[in-house]
Amino acid sequence: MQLSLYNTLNRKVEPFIPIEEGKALMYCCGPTVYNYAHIGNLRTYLFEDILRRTLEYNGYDVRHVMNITDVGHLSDDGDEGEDKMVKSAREKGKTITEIADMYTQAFFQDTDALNILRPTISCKATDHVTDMIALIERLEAKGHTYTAGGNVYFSIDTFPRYGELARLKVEDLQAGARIVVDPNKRNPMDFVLWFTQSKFANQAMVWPSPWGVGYPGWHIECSAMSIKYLGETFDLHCGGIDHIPVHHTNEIAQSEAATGKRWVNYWIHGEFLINETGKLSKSKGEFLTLSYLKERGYHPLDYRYFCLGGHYRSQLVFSWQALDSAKSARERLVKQVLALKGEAGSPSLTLSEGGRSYIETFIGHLNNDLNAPRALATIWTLLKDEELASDEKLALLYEADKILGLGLKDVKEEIVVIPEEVQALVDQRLEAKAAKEWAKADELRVIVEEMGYSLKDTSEGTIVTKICNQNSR
RNA sequence: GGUGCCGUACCCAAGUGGUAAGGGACAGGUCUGCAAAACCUCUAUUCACCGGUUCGAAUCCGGUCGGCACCUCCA
Repeated sequence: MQLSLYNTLNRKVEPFIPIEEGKALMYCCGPTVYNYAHIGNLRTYLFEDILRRTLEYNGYDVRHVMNITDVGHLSDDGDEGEDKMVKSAREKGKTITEIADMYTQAFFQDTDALNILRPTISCKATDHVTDMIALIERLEAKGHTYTAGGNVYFSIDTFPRYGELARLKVEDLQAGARIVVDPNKRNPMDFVLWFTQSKFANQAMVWPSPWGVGYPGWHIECSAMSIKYLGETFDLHCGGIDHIPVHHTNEIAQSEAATGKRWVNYWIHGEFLINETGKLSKSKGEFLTLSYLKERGYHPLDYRYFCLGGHYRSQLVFSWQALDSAKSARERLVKQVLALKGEAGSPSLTLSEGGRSYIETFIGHLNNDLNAPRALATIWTLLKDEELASDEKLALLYEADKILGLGLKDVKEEIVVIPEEVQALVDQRLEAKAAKEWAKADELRVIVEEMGYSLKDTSEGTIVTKICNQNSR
């Protein structure tokens, strides 16, 4: 079945047709490494991972490039702000490089834990300043730039299609409604390609350039690096929905103005994770990181499962209750896999007609603009199908998990080391049970539970498991 | 002021013209000394509200109310 994706450029679901048959060239906007990623940021990488895995499942050789932004963004205080990297370094008493390395590492720790496949190429902005300068020079040579107040600006009036992606009507925008307009700009929508006039003192990260010592503007890195690694026209560009009006709009302007070619064929944007009060933010309310979720007793894949339950183009409402549901569902799924493994031993090597139809339905949903919730529902339906043998169910789950990425192939029974004193109590309880001293047996159960272990009496004997952290509010 | 999205059961959430997926929770049942687990069953005559188009609407059109995001670094 043909893979179709919603293309922001045309605002509709379109069949995916790559530039080169069998290949998919994909660029994803990566993190600014000045702080930990919050779970909303991670939702976007999760959706991109589903996209990548779906492309690969469809047989495409995916070249997946992601930038690591370690320079050049202002903090949220508008023009009075400070470079986020510099600020973070100052606050933590570290060098900028240390900060970048630390948060880059933390980022990949999170994405690894979520089973997000690493990009084919991840590239740091600071390693590509010469590429950015070269691109600005191309723009300059074609007359798309001007210098004012020491900075190099992109002139949007030289690019008639400006704002096409976001469907901006330039004349209707209230420039400066929320920030002070830079008086050097000819058009309020113009943006800086290269700064030499630092807006903040002691700018630590500067490079020599034809326009003077300075640092690159906020958008140029993505254009420079994507063109370098994917070419002047490539297939897919992904990111959060917030990037449409400014970041991606500006990227398109500078890239296409420089090359004179169509830059990206498919723009794929993920919606936000929100909570009951609206958008998640790094500055207000709880700063929800994956580590925090882990502290509260959730497995990283509980969060992956949670995100799979909503469509990537819809806002998803985060709540602890919703995450609890995902946790219960994922744990049940894991138990089912374990049970199937026990029954079947190994997955079936061939599929019946019925089995094949499930996998077709499954991939059909994903190929229809990544409908992961439907795909997931197919899994549950399949598990309930009495016509299917265990080994076939297992094979189907493994197959589906190539895209779902829930690590189903790797699940194992948890081996719990039981402390001697707990084991002694368990043994005492068994004796009590044998003697039908139920009151005593129940009393011992309570004691053991208070020590953090739960007991299950089965036909095979008593099973002792460690009680996980309680995580309801 | 501009742009876009959304309102589906107790909660999360699919479905965008053919008669309401899935998960969680709850309840009942089987099993069990009890409990837990597992499994089974049940939960929306109805999709914010009003009107229209249609043989047929949660889905399309118009209006009303409510919520959210973006236009500023942001996933």
